[in-house]
Amino acid sequence: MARRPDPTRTATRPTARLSFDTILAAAIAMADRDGLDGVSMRRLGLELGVNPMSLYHHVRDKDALVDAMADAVIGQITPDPVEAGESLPWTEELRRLITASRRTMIGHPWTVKALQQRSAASAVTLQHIDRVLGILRRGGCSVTLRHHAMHALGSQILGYTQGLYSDAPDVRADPAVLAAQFRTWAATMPDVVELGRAATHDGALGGCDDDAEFAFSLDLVLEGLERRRSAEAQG
Amino acid sequence: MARRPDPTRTATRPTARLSFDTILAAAIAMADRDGLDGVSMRRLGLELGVNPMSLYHHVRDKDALVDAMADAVIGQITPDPVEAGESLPWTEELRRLITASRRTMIGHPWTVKALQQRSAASAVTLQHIDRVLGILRRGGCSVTLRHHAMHALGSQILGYTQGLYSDAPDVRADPAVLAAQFRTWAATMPDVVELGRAATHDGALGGCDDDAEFAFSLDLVLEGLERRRSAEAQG
DNA sequence: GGTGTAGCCATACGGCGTATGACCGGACGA
DNA sequence: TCGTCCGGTCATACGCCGTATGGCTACACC
Repeated sequence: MARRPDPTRTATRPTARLSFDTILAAAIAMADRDGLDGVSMRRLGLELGVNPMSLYHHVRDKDALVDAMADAVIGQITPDPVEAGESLPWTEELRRLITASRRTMIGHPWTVKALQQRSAASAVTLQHIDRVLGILRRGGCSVTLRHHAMHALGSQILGYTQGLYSDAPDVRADPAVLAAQFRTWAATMPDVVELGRAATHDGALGGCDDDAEFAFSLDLVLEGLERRRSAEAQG
Repeated sequence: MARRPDPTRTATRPTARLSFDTILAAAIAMADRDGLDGVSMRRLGLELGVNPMSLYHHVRDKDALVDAMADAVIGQITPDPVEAGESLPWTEELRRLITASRRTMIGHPWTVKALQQRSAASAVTLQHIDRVLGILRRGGCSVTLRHHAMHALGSQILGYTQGLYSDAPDVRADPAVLAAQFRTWAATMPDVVELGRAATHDGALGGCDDDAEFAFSLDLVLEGLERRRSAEAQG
């Protein structure tokens, strides 16, 4: 049996079974499935049928891998295209971009954590920010206002709001348990209980529409920025 | 030598060298010094001159310890007292509370991460939120608006803004290096560069005043909420 | 004085990231 | 055709981590 030339070999190397892209894809899939903490070099090697150490010939660090994962997600953010001849106010344009960010990141919830544990912003992230800044500039915001805007838009630019405290503790909980919980808390934190009841009962707000909440917050900020801009313009 | 009664013993037990409070204090000090990741049960035991496993007689989990650390910080948030006879608009009152949160948490920057990695909100956190909700209610916000406000205020309620992307990468960097960086990026991300230059040069914005940025963002949101409230009132 | 037990400790297990160095097999020049 | 080289893979090991398990000690109390 002659040695087969094996046409499936990589451009870089003959018998390369691994490549950066393979690893990256596997890591992203694993994070989607098991969360970011579920991704370890060892498990990754296992899944790829390869010794963990082999990964290090394609990836410098685990940190580098996580960075690349985040960049992959951010890089695939694409705002809805503007129709030909359509001209939007800058706030609308910004809303589209930011909404697109959110849409993308909802599919990979671990991205937030990945972004947080990285030391410096990557080129991909900065590119994204550049788009935001461009919209602000063309909208007529001064450099100073643009600077403020970046801080104010905060996490929204990257398409998420902190789920630090879901309105009520564990909306998924057994209603009976929840009711008991509320009764316990009624004395010490009446306002939390009232909000919790409103959000969980079939009351005014049926549950909690995350999209709507996100839109509300974004509106608030965009509206405020536009007001600052117009004040600036005629000041 | 008769056995000494040792009056320093804990109420709970005779020869207790450790206590939950001792451990908590040590953990907080260690986090302040080395960051949250620098806190491990083993290092904690080492620092307290005790076997790591001994800690588990006073703390259920490491998670439980981290939760307690976060609660300790949140619990010490105290807004500036209102002077006698002084009556503030609700937005001012809220600003004071939130500013106090920020002031407290700046001293323990690890609190953010600690809060994020906990599953459910603790009673202490909910208590803090209750104060916020109380201000909103007394200010005349409807339940629905209060709900929206909680989302919009987002991380600000707990006194921080995400440092996901500091305006420029590494403001601390060597100016020469930074300038080169900017030159490289000028083509692909002109707006980021412009902002970076403005922020680092002795230009319009000397550096980046975090307090001012925080105040700006908070203003934006409070202003928007008050507008919604008054619209609601006369709607 | 005997017993119960709170508090502390020693050991061990399974995980993690990764440094180090051996190995193997195709590519390529002689 | 052979020898050499080296990219890619693998085995082993180190030092961390959280914590399950179970033994030891010395005080409190009867």
